[in-house]
Amino acid sequence: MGAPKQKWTSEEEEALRRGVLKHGAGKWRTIQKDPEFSPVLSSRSNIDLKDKWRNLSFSASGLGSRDKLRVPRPKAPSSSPSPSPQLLLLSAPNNVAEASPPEDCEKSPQDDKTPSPKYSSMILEALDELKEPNGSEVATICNFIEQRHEVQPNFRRLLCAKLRRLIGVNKVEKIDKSYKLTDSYAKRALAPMKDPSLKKKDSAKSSKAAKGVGQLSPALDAAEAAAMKVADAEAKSHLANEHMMEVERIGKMAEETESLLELASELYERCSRGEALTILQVAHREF
DNA sequence: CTAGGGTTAGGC
DNA sequence: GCCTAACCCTAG
Repeated sequence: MGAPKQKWTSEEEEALRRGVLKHGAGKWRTIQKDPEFSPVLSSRSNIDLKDKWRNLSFSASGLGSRDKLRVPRPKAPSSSPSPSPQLLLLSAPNNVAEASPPEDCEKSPQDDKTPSPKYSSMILEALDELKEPNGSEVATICNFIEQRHEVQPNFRRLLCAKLRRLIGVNKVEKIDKSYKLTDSYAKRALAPMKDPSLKKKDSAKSSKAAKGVGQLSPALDAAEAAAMKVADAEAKSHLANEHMMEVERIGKMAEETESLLELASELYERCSRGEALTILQVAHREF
């Protein structure tokens, strides 16, 4: 037990960033062997680099809360070594994502639902609604939650950690690769019509099938049906509303993307003309 | 060799 | 108690 955890030094982190800029993300072995970085990264394996980069990328978008400055992954690095990007080196040893320019501050914080880390309840809700007898896979749960809530890009990973926690407290059980609510927790939490232990007079809505069908007066029956329809309509309108908001949100994203594209073109043009720009100028649009 | 899921230690 | 960062394992 000599080295329980080896925290990354800023030099190592820096070398990694530069390595990624130079070789591209995914070329971990190459970066690790590059004579430029190998002295610094000698104690790190290529896997370490990968893991660290994963953390860096995620936390950059998660904690920044502003637009993420994720380093773009070069999709086709082989043929087209783009001329200018070196000028944008975000490798300054000091903070990079720290510069908070007075730009749009009211765009992204579109808290639709629950941006707060109440992931546990979201997961429980998902498992509850999915009701898959054999459990739900992580991907399924992830999709489900993403549809109802805004989640951060690293949500999937958080989800795994979270699921483990829930297993630890016996709220969730793992079946092969899938997860589901434990029986005990499901009963306690949703105490629905199927639970025999509590025979409370269920609300009019759900008791239809379970209760004696022949007993109720036709009027009550009709009222019941009407109530259900109202509830249904309400649910649908709620859904529609949600979709509207989603559309709106996507629209805003498109807007942002467009302006970013504009910015990029501008930068590219300037840089190809030989103008040198500092990251600070870029951040403040002073160019 | 890389990507991604999973595990665990440490910090708040 | 929860979250994150570092570490581990394995499929492709």
